[in-house]
Amino acid sequence: MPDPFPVPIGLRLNQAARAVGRAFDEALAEAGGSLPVWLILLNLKICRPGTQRELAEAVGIREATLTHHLNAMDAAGLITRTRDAGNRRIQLVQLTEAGETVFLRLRQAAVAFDEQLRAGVAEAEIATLTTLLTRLTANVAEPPSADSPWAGLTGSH
Amino acid sequence: MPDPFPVPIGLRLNQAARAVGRAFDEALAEAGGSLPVWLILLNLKICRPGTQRELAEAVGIREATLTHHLNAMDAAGLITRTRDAGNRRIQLVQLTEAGETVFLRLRQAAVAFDEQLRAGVAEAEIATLTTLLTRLTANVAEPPSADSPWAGLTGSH
DNA sequence: TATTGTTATACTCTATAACTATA
DNA sequence: TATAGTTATAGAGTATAACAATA
Repeated sequence: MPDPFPVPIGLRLNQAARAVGRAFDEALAEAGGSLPVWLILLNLKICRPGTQRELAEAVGIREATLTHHLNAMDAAGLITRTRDAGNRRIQLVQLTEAGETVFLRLRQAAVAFDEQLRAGVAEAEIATLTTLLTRLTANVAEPPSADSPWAGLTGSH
Repeated sequence: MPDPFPVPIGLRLNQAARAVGRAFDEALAEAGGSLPVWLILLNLKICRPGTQRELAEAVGIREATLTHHLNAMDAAGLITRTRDAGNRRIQLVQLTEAGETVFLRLRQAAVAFDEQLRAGVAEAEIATLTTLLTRLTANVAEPPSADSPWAGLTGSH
């Protein structure tokens, strides 16, 4: 007699992502960070976004939400915001020394976590997984406007 | 020149899960529900848990968090809580007619969503994905105590 | 008027700690 | 004392709407 309620793949994905995400959160917290902070630092290093709008899009959150996090990061001494002389509407977000330090620490935590995560999983399997995730995402995603390599953090919560 | 920052599989998983989860949230919201409500209804139907503690474990949340949701579901007329005559500490949670209706509607939404999600993905590929997700989860999960088929909703948010 | 960003406010989900009632 | 559940409180992350400043 077949299972009348096979676990839907979406729910299975949700379970896995929550378990993995929770573990990642803990790893980042131990390193003194959080997922949003890590993604913001990462995008600052990689994309060098010109505006906060670009940064928010890259991270996958709203501008107001980004301001929220930047305020905290500013208070923590991780970033500075200075007006662009050429266009005073623009805030130039830059890492402080402390921000660089935290970035390196979080990167180390992220790398270590990823090693643990993929332990015993072959490169080809990771590639397969990536492909499948991309296909599933495409199936339910609205018209993808995200061109940032790191886009995708959108969540509701 | 190789990418100095290949997207870690954990982050890729997180992206996919957020995108898919967000879409699922929207689908459930359109059907008048939410993920926690759906999981609670589902577990009530499937596991027939004897206590709220069991239900909370099955859903993957704390008892107090469950009470929070049950209060809302009670106020919305989806469930009733009645004391067990044999052991008056125990609350028997039961679906009302309205609760049954919402359950059916959410199930329909969930099934439709899953069909959309796996469109064009072969059964074997889904199986592969499930296996890989399980392996990744096992790599970073703390000693799994969850024996419920639906366990895993834990999240931090 | 349009753009950039902030402030104010609030929602959802979650958690811990302290409590009541029952056993 | 232990168990079942609730209440009180709080925190993280997110969002929308209204706003100020600049262009």
